[in-house]
Amino acid sequence: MKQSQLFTKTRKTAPKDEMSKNAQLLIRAGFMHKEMAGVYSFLPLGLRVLNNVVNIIRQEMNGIGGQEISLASLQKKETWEKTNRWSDGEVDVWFKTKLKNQTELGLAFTHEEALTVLMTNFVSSHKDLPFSAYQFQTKFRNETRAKSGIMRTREFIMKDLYSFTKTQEEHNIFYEKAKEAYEKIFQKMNIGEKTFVTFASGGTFSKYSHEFQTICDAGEDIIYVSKEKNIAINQEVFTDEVCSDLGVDKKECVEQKSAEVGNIFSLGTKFSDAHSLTFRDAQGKDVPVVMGSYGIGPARVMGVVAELLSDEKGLVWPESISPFHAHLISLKNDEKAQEIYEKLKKKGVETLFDDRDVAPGAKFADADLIGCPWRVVVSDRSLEAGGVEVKNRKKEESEIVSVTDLYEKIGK
RNA sequence: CGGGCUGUCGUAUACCGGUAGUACGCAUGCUUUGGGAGCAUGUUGACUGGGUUCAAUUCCCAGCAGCCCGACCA
Repeated sequence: MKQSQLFTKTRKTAPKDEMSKNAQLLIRAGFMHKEMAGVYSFLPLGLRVLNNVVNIIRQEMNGIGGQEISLASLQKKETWEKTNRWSDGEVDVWFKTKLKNQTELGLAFTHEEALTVLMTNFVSSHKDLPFSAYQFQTKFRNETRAKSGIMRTREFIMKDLYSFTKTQEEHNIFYEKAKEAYEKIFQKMNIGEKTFVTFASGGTFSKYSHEFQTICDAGEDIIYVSKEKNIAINQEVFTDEVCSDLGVDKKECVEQKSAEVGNIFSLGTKFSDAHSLTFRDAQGKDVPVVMGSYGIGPARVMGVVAELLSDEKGLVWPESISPFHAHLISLKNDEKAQEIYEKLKKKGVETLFDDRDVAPGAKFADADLIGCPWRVVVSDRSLEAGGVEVKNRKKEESEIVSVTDLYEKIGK
């Protein structure tokens, strides 16, 4: 894309109503716009990153057999009453609304109920199981306090996958597969080394749930990391009993501030019991379906990446989710640059082409702020030296590469 | 939801009980082009409501909004 046609502009100064690094950088660089506290709109660059995150997750969800769907946000009261989650006393994040005829509706903050009810239409035999379904869908949560920029918002897209299995054993097998898929997802976005499978409080049907916690100062959780076991324990369950249960030495664990980037949860038959989601087993008996739920907030992950992988000049995207692979900068050599731009496009290299008539310094500063992995400068100086100047966003030094070798150098 | 802080051009800020200034941006022109260019001209502003006062953007109160801390958080 030509930068001259990009409607967003960068800003030199951070907005004064944002303290968090992720929001400051993402707004300065023109990735998103703040509508109000805890509500952000995504602009072209930001949406490209978000979509890249979504696609990585989608690939892994498909990899474990997830079938993509999209459920409605508007949900009826009766569905939630069966699991006692309609009352504001029980759930304090509700956004509720009404039809013209005064019928009450809720804007879904999660979809266990809706999907369980839906599945009663399709699950009847043991032959129908197991399977899983997932979506990327807007969730509404009336948080008492939105905070940390994009990391805790009132409206956000969530990837939520739900598994439906015949037995607890069958559930456990899927649960482990989901856990592995999650690990791959965070590795692909270059936050794998700082992300730990974290034991957290379970629920009625399992002793623990697993959170994926990324060490990050902007996070809201406190975890205790066991380097030896490569796991962590959430502060809420960090007791002697749990430590011995998991075989970790409590004294060796290191306290860290962290952000929850994902969680996986065994639901047992809580929802299938409430909504009569059963199947007929081989003996002709009706048995409740065993369920699990698995969430990731793509925008929060994007925020964590912005927090962790940025530097004083701006964002530093991993190649896997960068809005563009290359940032091509023309310094008064538009014709040659245009030629290279076309060549890169033909090769399938996603390129942001800075064809604007602005000072070189401004172009460099914008390239650093936007944070694409490869910067390619075309100028008299570079052409005299034999080609274009290539610089990786993570490195200080640059090198001259001939136009013919450019794809070799930066191609994926 | 409790506590604290803050609301000034599009953005970031300054000053002030009496004429609101600067920088960036934006517009026009000329010059300029390897780290956010220069000159000139122009452009735009006191959250809302009430109170005190001769006079309020400034002081007081309320509302609204934003941020931070805490509580809450499948």
